[in-house]
Amino acid sequence: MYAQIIVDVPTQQTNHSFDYLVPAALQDTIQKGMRVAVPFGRSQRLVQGFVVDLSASTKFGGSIKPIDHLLDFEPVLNEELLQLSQWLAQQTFSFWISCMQTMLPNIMRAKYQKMAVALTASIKANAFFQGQSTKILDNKLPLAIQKQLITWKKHEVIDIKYLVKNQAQPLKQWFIKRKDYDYSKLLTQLRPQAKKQRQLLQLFIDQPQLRTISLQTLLQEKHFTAATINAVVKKGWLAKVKQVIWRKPTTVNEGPTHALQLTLQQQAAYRRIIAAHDQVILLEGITGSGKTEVYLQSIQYFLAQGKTALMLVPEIALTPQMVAQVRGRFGQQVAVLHSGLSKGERYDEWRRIETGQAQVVVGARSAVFAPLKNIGIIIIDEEHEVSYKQDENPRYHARDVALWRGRYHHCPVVLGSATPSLESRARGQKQVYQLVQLTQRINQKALPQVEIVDLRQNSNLTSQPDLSLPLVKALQECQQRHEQAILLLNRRGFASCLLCRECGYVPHCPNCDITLTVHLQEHYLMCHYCGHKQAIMKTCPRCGSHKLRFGGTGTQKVEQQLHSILPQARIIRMDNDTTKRKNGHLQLLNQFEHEGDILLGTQMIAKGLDFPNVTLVGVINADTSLVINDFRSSERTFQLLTQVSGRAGRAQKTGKVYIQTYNPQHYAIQLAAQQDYEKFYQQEMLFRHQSGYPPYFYLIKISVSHHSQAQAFKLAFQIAQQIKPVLNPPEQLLGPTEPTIARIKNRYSYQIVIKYRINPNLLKTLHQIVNNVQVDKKRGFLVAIDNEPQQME
DNA sequence: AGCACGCCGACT
DNA sequence: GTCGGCGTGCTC
Repeated sequence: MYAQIIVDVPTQQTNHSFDYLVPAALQDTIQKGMRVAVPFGRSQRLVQGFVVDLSASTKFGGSIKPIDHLLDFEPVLNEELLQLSQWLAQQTFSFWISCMQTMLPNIMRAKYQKMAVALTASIKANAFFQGQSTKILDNKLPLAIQKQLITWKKHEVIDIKYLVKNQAQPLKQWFIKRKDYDYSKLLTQLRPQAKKQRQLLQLFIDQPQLRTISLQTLLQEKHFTAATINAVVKKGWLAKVKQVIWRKPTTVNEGPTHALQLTLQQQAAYRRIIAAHDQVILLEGITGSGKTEVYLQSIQYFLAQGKTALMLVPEIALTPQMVAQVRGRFGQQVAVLHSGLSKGERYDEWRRIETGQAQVVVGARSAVFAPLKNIGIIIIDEEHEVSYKQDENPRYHARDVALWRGRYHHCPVVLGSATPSLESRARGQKQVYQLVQLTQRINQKALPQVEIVDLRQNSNLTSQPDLSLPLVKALQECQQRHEQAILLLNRRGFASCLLCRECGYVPHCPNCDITLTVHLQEHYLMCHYCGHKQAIMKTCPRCGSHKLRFGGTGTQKVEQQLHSILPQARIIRMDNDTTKRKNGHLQLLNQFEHEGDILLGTQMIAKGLDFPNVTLVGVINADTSLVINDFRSSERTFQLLTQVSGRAGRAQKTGKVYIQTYNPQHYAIQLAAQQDYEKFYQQEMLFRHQSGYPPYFYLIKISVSHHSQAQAFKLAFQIAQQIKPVLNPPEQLLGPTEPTIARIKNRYSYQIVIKYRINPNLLKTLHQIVNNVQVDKKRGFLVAIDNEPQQME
């Protein structure tokens, strides 16, 4: 028996299966989808691998090594996920092994260890071994030691051993277990002084149904001592056993919630979802239209059919309130996968799904790979969110993976959004997807009034550069009414920098072509691309002037302005700095809800927050996302503005929104103010059609980088030349062009963008290019292929 | 990735 | 002549 194995060596040359002999002892246990440890290479080095197939014969002519050992008792990738991993590798131009690894909890990635084993007593006595017979070798041994080891190996006085460490271990704890005794009779056998032992037995007498109790509970809550417990165990009356426990991520435990009465529109949507079979449904519902309730009841329907459900939400929307809502409805059946979990917790949640204990999965991007069987429905909330696309290899889009899984399980996929991506909305138009709209808010409440503030008009200006007169007035009134406000700082591609007022000097990062960001509190300048830090200078290094001031707009700077204009206001600032700490996000939101007046933050405050007392929303700078060199900049701006506007006045109070802009006539801003998605869609489609962008064309972006700018250009140019002949007009290739930030971490890059329709030859050529990447890598190049890129810059 | 093989320059 | 520098190529 042979096994076809993909080894954990992510290179082009090893991106295929290797045949291994299955030892007789493993033949009835081994299965496809299991992890194994196999010797790989000339030495006896062991690596992790995945069994992707089993066969009775092999075509390989050379000598075949046997599998060393299994790392799993059960397959970790079932048939579906194996197929998915293969498709994913093809789709994202990545290695198969990388795809399999990303689909599993991180903890399942093997850790490798190398050990030296002393074979003679004299070597063992050597200072290096310190009397031990084995010594762990870490990667960075001094050169002299490395040489010594090689010599020893040559003389066969030591051996090198390789270990594949499986980090994924269920957590086990000690439990005290009842045995088959009549404990009341045993009491008489105890010495009268043995009070504590008597109490311990009494515990089992009082609760006849108590089988086991954790040692920890006995020690900490029941205040027994280890000595007491051991004494009874020693008598043989109770057993001490080690049992697997589930790491339980702490959650707010709200009571169960019940299904709400659906409005007529919601009912219609619900009916179409449950009748959709294997179709994709685009659920376009304005903020407050009650999409979540439709999701929950749809999930309920499929659970009742004995099926499972997968629901994806953007990471930032995965708030405790949201989780509590789902947990409240489905209780213990729910598994939650988000970035706040520890490795162990994530692994346990994964196992709860894998073993079928959890039938509902709620999670961010990577939860799309949850090992659910028999999926009845897949839901992607806020389907337009960029965070569904992974921005490192494999560059997959969770929406595409979900659609694949929907086809596999013949189940409906629901894409929900108030502002669908143009791609999805166009498919809805062409009836590739079923378009279902929710046009009414559940409480029939009017949408907030939106006012566009033209920053070009002097009459709107105040002493503070980032706060206009209408917004300041509104903030003051809001405070007088004891209501709350949210201020959004649109910071995409924008940050605060230092500026010399004399000569205009702006400090740049020495490694990247970008200005350094000012961090006022910590008093340094930092590059957000490579992490370079330096102190804030007191004088301008170019002209020696002392007149250095902050340019641009940062949350800290706006906070200062707010303080000087509204000294009484309690401001909660939420950005990357203040949310770094674990649960920092949550703490700040709590603080705002109970003791804050103004919540000031970046994108992260725009999503899913629901504070009944917020009646004012201000957008400090609507333009920054508009001026980015990206064909999706209007779409992004529209989505952000619509979303943040929806935060105003959701309960009994009507909301007011102020959008500050230098482009008051821009359609994205105008239509966001009117909350008119349909018109925006029409207008934007026109633009996409004229300029040949999605959804009219598919897109692929290739980036080439090198320490030498000329070299980077040369290879990018070569690749472009290679691709051009396989394109059929109107397909086209743009570039190579220099991206907005031409140099990052001292590497220059160029990019090529390909607009294509259906073109198998192109895909073939791209796979050929991938094959050559290995060679290019050795010459110092990095080549990245991004299928359907979400960020163009 | 990580290791062996192999081909060149500066040493006992 | 040999030790060791790293460029090249292979791993069932």
